[in-house]
Amino acid sequence: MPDKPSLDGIEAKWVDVWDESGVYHFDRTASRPDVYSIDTPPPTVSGSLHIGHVFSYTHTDIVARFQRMRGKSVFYPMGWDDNGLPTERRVQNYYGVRCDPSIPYDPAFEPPAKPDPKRQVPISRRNFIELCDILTVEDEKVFESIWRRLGLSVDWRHTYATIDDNSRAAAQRSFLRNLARGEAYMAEAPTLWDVTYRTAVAQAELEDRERPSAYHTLAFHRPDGSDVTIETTRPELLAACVALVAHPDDERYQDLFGATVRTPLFGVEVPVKAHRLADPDKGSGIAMICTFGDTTDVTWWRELQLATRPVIGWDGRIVAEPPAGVDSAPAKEAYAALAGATVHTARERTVELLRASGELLGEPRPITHPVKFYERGEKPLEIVTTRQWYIRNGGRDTAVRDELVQRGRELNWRPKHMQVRYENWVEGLNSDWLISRQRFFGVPFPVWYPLGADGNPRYDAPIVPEESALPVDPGSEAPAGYTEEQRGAPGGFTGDPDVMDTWATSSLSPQIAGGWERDDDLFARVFPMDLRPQGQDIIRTWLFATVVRSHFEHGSLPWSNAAISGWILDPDRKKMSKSKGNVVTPLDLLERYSSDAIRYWAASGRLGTDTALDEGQMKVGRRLAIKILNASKFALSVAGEHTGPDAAAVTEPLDRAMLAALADTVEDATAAIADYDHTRALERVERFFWNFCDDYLELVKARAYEADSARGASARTALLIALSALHRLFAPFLPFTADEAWSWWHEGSVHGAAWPAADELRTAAQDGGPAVLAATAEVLRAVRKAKSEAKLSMRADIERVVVRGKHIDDARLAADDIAAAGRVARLDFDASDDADLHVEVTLPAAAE
RNA sequence: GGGCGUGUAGCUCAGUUGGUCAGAGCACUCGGCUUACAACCGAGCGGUCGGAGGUUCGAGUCCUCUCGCGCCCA
Repeated sequence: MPDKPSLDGIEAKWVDVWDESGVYHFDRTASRPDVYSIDTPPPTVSGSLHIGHVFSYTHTDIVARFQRMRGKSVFYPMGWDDNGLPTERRVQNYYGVRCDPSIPYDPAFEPPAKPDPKRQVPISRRNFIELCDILTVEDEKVFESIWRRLGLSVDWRHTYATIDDNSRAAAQRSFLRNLARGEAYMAEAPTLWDVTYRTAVAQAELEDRERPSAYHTLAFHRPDGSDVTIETTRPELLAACVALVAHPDDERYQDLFGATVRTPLFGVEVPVKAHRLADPDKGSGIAMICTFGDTTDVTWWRELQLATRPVIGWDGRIVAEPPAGVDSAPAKEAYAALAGATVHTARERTVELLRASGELLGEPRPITHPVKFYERGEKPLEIVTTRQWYIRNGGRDTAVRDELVQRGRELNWRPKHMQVRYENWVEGLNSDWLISRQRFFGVPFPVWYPLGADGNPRYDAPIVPEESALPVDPGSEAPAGYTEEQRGAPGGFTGDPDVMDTWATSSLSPQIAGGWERDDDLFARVFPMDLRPQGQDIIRTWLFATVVRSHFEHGSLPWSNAAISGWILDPDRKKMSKSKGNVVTPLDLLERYSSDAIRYWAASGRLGTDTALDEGQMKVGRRLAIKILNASKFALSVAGEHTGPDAAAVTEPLDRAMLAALADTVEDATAAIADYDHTRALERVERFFWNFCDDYLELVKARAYEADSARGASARTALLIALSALHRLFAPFLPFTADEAWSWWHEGSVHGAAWPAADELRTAAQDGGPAVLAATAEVLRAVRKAKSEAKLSMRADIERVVVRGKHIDDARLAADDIAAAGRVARLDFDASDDADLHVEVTLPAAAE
């Protein structure tokens, strides 16, 4: 026990001790009922770790430590999400390279010595992936060291990365099973498309952003030579127009339904259709349908069975060849002016052409409206018809949707209201889950296609590998029955060029971490898991996708509880995010206040509730940690360091009262933390502890020094019993401080000790109730107040104190302790007064 | 526009089924070097619980409307 307890260096010391002792190791001999398993969120290692991570991961660690002390074998793995676009972007910027799949592999490649992100060196796909692998390993080391310093009680023998062999095999295996059962399918269909990254994106990755635009009024021509006018924000898609549409009840257009009109500039004959989604109040009430301007166009195109005239290519530019129907010489001339242009330029040129032809009525009228973006993208999404892989998710199938809604209802949500967000999302789905991405650093689809004699792929007859061969890379491995020489040759094969969306892998995190189809014994002990902790922003993605995969593969939920953390707001209550530039990195705070202080702040934020970054709370946490060390040192120096005090020695009513109050605290805290209310648990423990220090320790100080009396032994024993429980109660919240203080008088870690039992404390308290302590503390407070108002030292002697009232008996039981703590010469009790409790203090004459 | 959450002391937040629930900490003021802790201790100041109605013997608490803020969806 040090002379001067301190938090300095406490993290480094205990991180090493815990690592060597293996106190956080999962005991895989435990059977499922004795296991508590956690589906830890794999952080995106290519991003920086910020204080929000520390916040939510601390919540999970509190639960893990509590369950461990409660006797569970805790399965607490850590994953790294390194698969996907964020890593590609980081590698591009870090090394100054970009992936060009057409370039052959260069085994001797060295990244540029002076990377220039603006002049990226094109490299082969394999070289690019090698760089991704190198950099993610480095990033993961940084994350791990911060997690250890924060005190996460992760079992570091159980880690995974979403791009490692096990993850790729699991993602491919699950996909093949989805495919075999008909839950995964390929389709060529209009797809939301990011033109910058040149990849398809899923509904869950969309976000609306307000963008300036303009309404353009265009004249279409009726057969009789008169005009019908429509309004559009996308005149550049005029060549892609396939119909006009108005609401079936709209009186203005009844005579046009079934007729055709000619488009401006291109003179294409298009039908006029009726559809309920046309809004009569918007513009002229009649709109042009293009293939494709937005998702409503897709709905119309599908339901009205319209022609297809695509004009936007994968690169976001107008394609070279005009679509079918743009046949006349003037039409081709107009189209040629647009071909190859970006959407932006094509719009300007179209407006010029329309103005020249007189088919633009009036001037464009500027507006602001929401436009769909890929959440990581910088340009508006286009809709391009492409061949993609999908997994059913209820978006086009009400039976599946109902099942998934039902799964959401089976889950124990903390807080409860988060379930609504899940349900709203599932019920609002309008398409299946698009999982293929035209990118590089991801899990490849384990699929090849035979090539016909004409060299074209037979998409209807995909070749799949045996599960035992996984993971496979169809881009470098040949399917069974073929040789590598047959790649790309007529009669040979070709590998599917796409990779899976990151969520298609991370949605299998319980299976990956739990050893699904790799370690059946482990999997049986941990799955379905107990807890999924995560942020509220990814309910629609990670949480939902994980439910979908488990529902199809296992017919069950992947976990029984979901703990949803809130946001971290900056001190001005703005959401912390990279784009706002108000992100705070944790290392500086961890160093300034100590890890336990940061954990204290995090623990004071409830699940699902946004919490402000509050250094004041960190200071409070630091103060609490230091106080625990000092109080422990004092109690142990007075009481001796006996780890197994004899509860029968607690004979004094005040001591029994304190233990009874502690038993209540344990009961409350246990119930709260078991119900994922760590905030309440901490508050209870903390409140007891401060009262313990301010009142009880002061009251028994003198008595505890009495070496040979039963009264002294009672105090010393009670101190040790309370201290032991307090160290254990604080252990989940302040693991460094708790283990430090615990180590002064115990072998082994507090984190391997049993969670305190209220029953044992009640047994020690015997007939005692908390009232004696409460009444005693009240008298002491009155004495202190009198001294304070007289501007006296707390050590000043008091001549006389009279305690009056009906309820003096409780306080009278600790009369000697009150007199000693208050330095009261004469302490009298008078039961004649009707008040509950009333204290009269007579100060020493010198002070009057 | 729809959904969810949230407004309590200058700040950060507790306030379980309506009945000592108007609280805690920080900040501030005053006092105290007290043998665990001055990085400490003691005391004090401070709010018509966002607003307006309603139910009730009684409303931060329940209902309705309304205002502010945050997030999600359209």
